[in-house]
Amino acid sequence: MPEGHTIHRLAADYRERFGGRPVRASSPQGKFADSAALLDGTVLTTTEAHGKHLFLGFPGEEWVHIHLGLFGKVNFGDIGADAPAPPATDTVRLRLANPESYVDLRGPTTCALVTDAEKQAIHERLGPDPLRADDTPEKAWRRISKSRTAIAALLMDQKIIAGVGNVYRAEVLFRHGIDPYRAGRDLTPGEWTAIWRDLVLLMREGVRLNRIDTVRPEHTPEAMGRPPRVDDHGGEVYVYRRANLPCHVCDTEIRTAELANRNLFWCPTCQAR
DNA sequence: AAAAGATGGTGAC
DNA sequence: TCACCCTCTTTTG
Repeated sequence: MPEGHTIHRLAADYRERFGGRPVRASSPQGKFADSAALLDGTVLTTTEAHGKHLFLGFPGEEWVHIHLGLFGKVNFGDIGADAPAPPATDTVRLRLANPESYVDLRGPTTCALVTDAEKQAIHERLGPDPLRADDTPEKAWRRISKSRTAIAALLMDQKIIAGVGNVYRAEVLFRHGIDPYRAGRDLTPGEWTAIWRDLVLLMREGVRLNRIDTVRPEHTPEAMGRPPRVDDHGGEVYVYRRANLPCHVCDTEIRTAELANRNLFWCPTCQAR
């Protein structure tokens, strides 16, 4: 679930359901209980996302800083006159509720009350985010263009670019025909600009649909005259988790390898050196 | 029933 | 580079 598009979508959904009015806050699991008690009954004033970090704003410049990590999940639900919120299970770190909605947060890496200064420090250590309107590719390029590290690793480094995860990095490299092991400094400025612009489009679409779709119209099964396919994570992708399956474009077997403890996927033909 | 794996990140060596 | 944290689903035996 959680790459940057998920977090930006969550920011919008939290704001829409809970923004501008008092919320009930609780932590059935207990780890956030003291902070939830402080927030209970106060107004959720705003929400914000930067990369994979979510911030829920409360009065007094206090923020709930949430990072889902690999396993974190958020579940929204409706409350009706004859349909109360279901009892929270004991893994719910934070439940917010008002008369119409509830939302449960489970398994986050981070759920902590932070000051505005602490929030600023988090922004400062993150790179530009393709989903933040004021962010630009130049700041990332300054580091990428000097780095001997593989572009596939740089794309996952949140200090360099924020919000890209294992799916988007594999897919955007495929879409641009770039070998994942090419050093950052061997990319051309034009290649980097194209990657950034593509990430902006792909991730915006990810926010809108709440899933990752990366296959171009000309490569859909219908366009290629092949049987329909469904990837098991909901979206349509070229290479992510398709190890040893034929490339949608050229039929070469998709390769996989471990890179910095994560699974990398690519097509050795479409992404030749 | 148990194990493995997952769209992430940190801190210790 | 490795151990570890958090939860849930899927795969394996």
